[in-house]
Amino acid sequence: MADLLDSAPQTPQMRILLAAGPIFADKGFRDTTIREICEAASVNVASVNYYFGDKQKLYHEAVLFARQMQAAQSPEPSWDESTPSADRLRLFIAMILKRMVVNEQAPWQVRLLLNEIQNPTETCVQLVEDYFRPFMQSLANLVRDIAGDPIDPLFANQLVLSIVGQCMIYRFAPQTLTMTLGDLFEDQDREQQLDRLTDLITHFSLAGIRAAVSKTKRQT
Amino acid sequence: MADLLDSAPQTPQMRILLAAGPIFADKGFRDTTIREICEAASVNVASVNYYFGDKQKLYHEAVLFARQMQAAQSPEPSWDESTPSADRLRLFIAMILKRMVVNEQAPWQVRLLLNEIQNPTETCVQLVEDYFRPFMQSLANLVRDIAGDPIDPLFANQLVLSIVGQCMIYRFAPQTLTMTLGDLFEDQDREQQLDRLTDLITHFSLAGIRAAVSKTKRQT
DNA sequence: CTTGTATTAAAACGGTTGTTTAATACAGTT
DNA sequence: AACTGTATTAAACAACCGTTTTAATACAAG
Repeated sequence: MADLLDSAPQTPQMRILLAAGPIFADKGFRDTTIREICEAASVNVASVNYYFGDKQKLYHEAVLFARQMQAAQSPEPSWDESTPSADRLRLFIAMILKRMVVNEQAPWQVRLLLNEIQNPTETCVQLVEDYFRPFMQSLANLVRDIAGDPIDPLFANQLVLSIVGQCMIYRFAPQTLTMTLGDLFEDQDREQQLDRLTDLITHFSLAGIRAAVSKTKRQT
Repeated sequence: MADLLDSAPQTPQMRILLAAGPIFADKGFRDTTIREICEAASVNVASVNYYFGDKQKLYHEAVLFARQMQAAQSPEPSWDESTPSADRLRLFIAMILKRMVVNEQAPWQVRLLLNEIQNPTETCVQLVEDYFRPFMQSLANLVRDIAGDPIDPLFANQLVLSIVGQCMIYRFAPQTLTMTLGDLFEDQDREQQLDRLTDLITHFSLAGIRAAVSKTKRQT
């Protein structure tokens, strides 16, 4: 799928784009030099400005390209009408964790996107509209489904954040996390480890949602 | 307490330190220029190298200084023997949320520390040993207490991360979060909003821990 | 008043950055 | 074969960075 792109990076523009992505992901926008990218892409220093205008526009294109590749590689989960809410939640959590690839070096596409949302540029508004907002929406609907009774939008969003937070914490400060707790998931195969963590967060969240909902219902 | 420091920033070193903190917190290490700091501190450009050696050492001192101020301003929660585990958990969560100051611009000390743990330098090992590791330890003990039965260390750490993650998600990508969901906590006073969120995460976590523990017990 | 030392100030240095220029190579068209 | 527009290159540019140098100044000790 993306192999087509990898096997045919003939045009200088594509070579630059493919070289820029990982470097931007590793070092951020400011610490990345055009010369570095051009060397990796085997093109002249002037090529970036020739094809992309300036460094900022190249970064913009690289982020959008990363999003495009990531969307193609791990699509949103799908289910039929009969799938229970609990199973749908598990599919969601599995997808988030899989995209973030716990403890292993995440692919540059993911790292670049995380970098962008933590230091947002103008590029981020496009990501929010095409990606994050719909994602949060469907998760909120799922939470509403699990909660049963109709709940306050703010409340639903907070529950969604509680779920997402449990996943994202593993990518919040990966190096510091490893420094603090050592290598989580060091032995055994990652596949099974990820499965267990998915189970943990799913059950944790299901119980959490129900407890929080019944608690607030009792208060009102 | 820290007012003593604020009211007496006479020495150039302290003026530089107090000027550097917020700037480093706002723009990160690389995007901050020595000239900028010196202008804010009303000292000559050469002063940073004269008093601190180089830019990196100044950054190091600024981070440690921020940690020192933050520790003095919001100390760890304390309780007596009779405090139930659930209440202790609530105190912990309240402290984390208070330190992160949901949705409001966090103080520069917090932003600088978050910046350091997300882009760790050598300074971070000191923060981990003096701060994060003990913090995670006591939270793990608390989780063990709530779980009742003895549990696997890895499992305990994952439960701790599920709790912490629910809090940190609000600081993971604050601007993008606001772009996606709008201003959470826009009306009403923040004090009460923080209280409600603390309650939510506490009940969510308590139920989550118990559900996850009983689930894994059932599996073994 | 002189000496010695610590501080401040201005200026410059060497290096790197993003970007531009100008020359060259080359394909396609007439 | 001459022309035209695009692609590619080497070189240079101007700006800014962290750091150093050098000199002027302040000031306490003798």
